[in-house]
Amino acid sequence: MILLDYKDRRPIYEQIVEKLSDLMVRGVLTENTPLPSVRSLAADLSINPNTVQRAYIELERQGYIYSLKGKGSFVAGMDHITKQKQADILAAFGSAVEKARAAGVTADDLCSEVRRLYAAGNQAQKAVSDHLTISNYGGNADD
Amino acid sequence: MILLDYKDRRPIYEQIVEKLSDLMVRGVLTENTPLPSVRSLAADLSINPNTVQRAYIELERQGYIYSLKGKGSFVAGMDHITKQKQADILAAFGSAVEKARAAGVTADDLCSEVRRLYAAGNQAQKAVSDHLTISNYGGNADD
DNA sequence: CAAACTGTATTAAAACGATTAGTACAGTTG
DNA sequence: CAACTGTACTAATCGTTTTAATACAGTTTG
Repeated sequence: MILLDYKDRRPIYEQIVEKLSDLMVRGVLTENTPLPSVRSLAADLSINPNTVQRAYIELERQGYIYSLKGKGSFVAGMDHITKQKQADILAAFGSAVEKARAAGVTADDLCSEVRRLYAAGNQAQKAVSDHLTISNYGGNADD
Repeated sequence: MILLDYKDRRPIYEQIVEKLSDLMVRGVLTENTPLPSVRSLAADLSINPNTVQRAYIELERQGYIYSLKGKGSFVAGMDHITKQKQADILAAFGSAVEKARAAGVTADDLCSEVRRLYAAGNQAQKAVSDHLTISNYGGNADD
C-alpha cells in the first residue's frame, strides 16, 4: 500500500497522485486494474475519503485513471499513462537542467551525474520497488 | 527587480529566497553587494515587510547573505554561495534523474536532453538574465 | 543632536489552502 | 434489499502564510 510522508510539505492528495501514477509507470498497476475504493483507501491511510476523492479526481483529470459510478476507479490505458508521466518527468528534468546550467554546471558534469546515478540506482532499484509495492487487487474493469 | 508569481503555490518568502539566490549564482549580485532594505523591497513588491524579513532570515540561515543592524543586508562570500546553491541544484537534479530512471527513460536519453537544453538555453540565456536583472544598488558593506 | 534610515522582535489578526466531518444521492452488485 | 461503488455539497477545523501595528537598537547624514 501507499505510505504517506507527513514531513513532505506537499498536500496529501498530491502525494497520492504521485505515488499511484508511479506505480502505474513502474508496471505494478496495469491497465484496467481497479484501484482501491475511495472509502477503503481512506481507511487504510487513516485519512478522510474526501482527500482520496480529490486525488482520484486529479488522477482522472490527468488521464491516469477512469472512474465508473457504482463500479470503481481503474487504471487507464498504459499508452496515455506513459506519455503523460514521461512528459511530466521530462518537464521536471528540464527545469532542473536549466537551473544547473544557470549555476554554471556544465553539460558534461550533468551527464556524468546521470550515469553515476544510473549505475548506483540499479542496485537500489529492487529495494525501492519493494517499498512501493501495492497489494494486488485482482480483477478488471470489464468483469 | 524581482517579480513574484502568484500562480506559484510556494509562499512568497520562499520565492524571494530562490530568486535572490539565483541572482547571486548568476553573478548579477556579487559579494558584499547591499540588498534592498527590508522595507524598501516590501514596498517595491507591495507586500508586508515581515514577509521580506522572513526571506532575509532564511537567506542568512542558508549562508547566502549577512545582515548588520543599522547598516543593511549584504551578499555573502561567493565561495559559500556557489557551494550551497550547487548542492541544492544537484540534489534537485538527482531527484529528477531518479524519477526518469524509474519511468524507463534511459541515461542516453537524459544526456541527449541535457545537451539539447544547453544548446537551446544558450540563446535564451540573455533574455532570461534581462528579465531577472536587479537594479544596481551600488556601494559595499564596508564603506 | 536630530531625523531618517537600517535590522530585529513581538503580538494579534486576517487570509488562505488542506483536511476533516457529516450527509446525501445515484448507480452497481449479489 | 443490503452493501458496496463514485460523486456532490456544506460547514467546521487546522496549520501556514501574510498582514498589521508597534517597538527598540544601531548607523548615517545634515
